[in-house]
Amino acid sequence: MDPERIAEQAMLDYWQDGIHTRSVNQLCKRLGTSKPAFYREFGGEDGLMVAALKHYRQLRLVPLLAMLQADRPFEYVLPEVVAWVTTERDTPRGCLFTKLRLLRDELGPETGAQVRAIEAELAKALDAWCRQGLAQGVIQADIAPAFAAQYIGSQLTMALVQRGLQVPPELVEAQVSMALKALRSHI
Amino acid sequence: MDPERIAEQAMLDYWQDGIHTRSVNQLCKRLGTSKPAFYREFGGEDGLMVAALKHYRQLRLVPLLAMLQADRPFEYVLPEVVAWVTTERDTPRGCLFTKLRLLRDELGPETGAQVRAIEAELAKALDAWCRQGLAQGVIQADIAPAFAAQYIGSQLTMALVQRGLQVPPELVEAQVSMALKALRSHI
DNA sequence: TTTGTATCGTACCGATCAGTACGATAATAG
DNA sequence: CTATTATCGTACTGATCGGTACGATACAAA
Repeated sequence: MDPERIAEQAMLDYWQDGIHTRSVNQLCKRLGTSKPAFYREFGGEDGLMVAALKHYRQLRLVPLLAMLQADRPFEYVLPEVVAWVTTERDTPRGCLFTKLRLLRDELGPETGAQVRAIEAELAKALDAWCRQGLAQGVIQADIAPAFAAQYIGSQLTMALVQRGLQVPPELVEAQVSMALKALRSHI
Repeated sequence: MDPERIAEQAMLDYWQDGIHTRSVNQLCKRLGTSKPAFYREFGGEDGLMVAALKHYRQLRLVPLLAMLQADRPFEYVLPEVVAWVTTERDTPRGCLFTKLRLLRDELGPETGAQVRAIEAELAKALDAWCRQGLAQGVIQADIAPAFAAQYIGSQLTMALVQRGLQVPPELVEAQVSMALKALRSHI
């Protein structure tokens, strides 16, 4: 059975193809499990999606959170974050979390809750990080911290959406960089 | 039967609830038509979606195109465009076209083609409009016109996505305004 | 009125759906 | 070894799916 392997494969499938492309029957065939085993392990598609999303969190979001929470100069972290949202290696393009976020109302209850939890987690980390940026004078002092965090979050989301639509990394990066310049102090 | 009424109702339903929430059976019931009549008129869900999207184009995109193509100062048109993407009256939030655009690979062949056609139409109009902005000195002269158009298009898309996620209009507008400042000449 | 034509929707098709009952099989205990 | 327990997947359920055959009905031409 191997639930770990299945959750990982499901993550890749959802990430690559979206969540509306396969029925439970098809999922089970593709994941190489029987339907009863699948329902015993995950309880239904909602459970599988939660497992896949948790897997994704570990794989891609935890490293991002680590970047934001590391106690390093805002100035140095910023380009790494931008690189993180525009570049992928050996994985599907874009961001599974972002894709699910845009489909809020079409998710199962557990998956929806998980998405909202991750949203809050990221928002909090972004907010704290932005306050550092302000304290370090990298972000213009007359911008409200909460707004700066919202703004950066939106721009990162846009970059991930565009990457999902196959816009080339360099173009996406150029756009994000330009958008973030609007925040910076002109010293 | 009244295909017009049906296409309009379908547009509102897709706009409001997404495209994955109703089966053909459910669609027919909701739209008040029989399945044979539905298939005679539209040929299938792909046809209905094309009809709905054409309706949307007339309702929301044609006015936007008119704004962009009117021969008025860039400076004056810009805030109107921003208002257009952040404000809706008596309609669902966000933008049906944007929602479909993000679902590229999950659309029928006709709908996919229609989405790509509208994409091209908008990109062309945005590009021409940006060249005006450059010629009028509102956009910094060292920015490539094609890039400026891409950038503005991305920011408008992001605004429409956020509106679809129920982010309040004022907040979205503030973000777009900030992002667009990055383009402007500091005279 | 009769006949031809166009449009209607009921009632059906086989396929597939999400979900499970239950017998087969494997693993563990005694 | 036998008995017990835990896990497996085959094969089924009723529901719903996308799609259509075809008889009923409305209407136009004669």
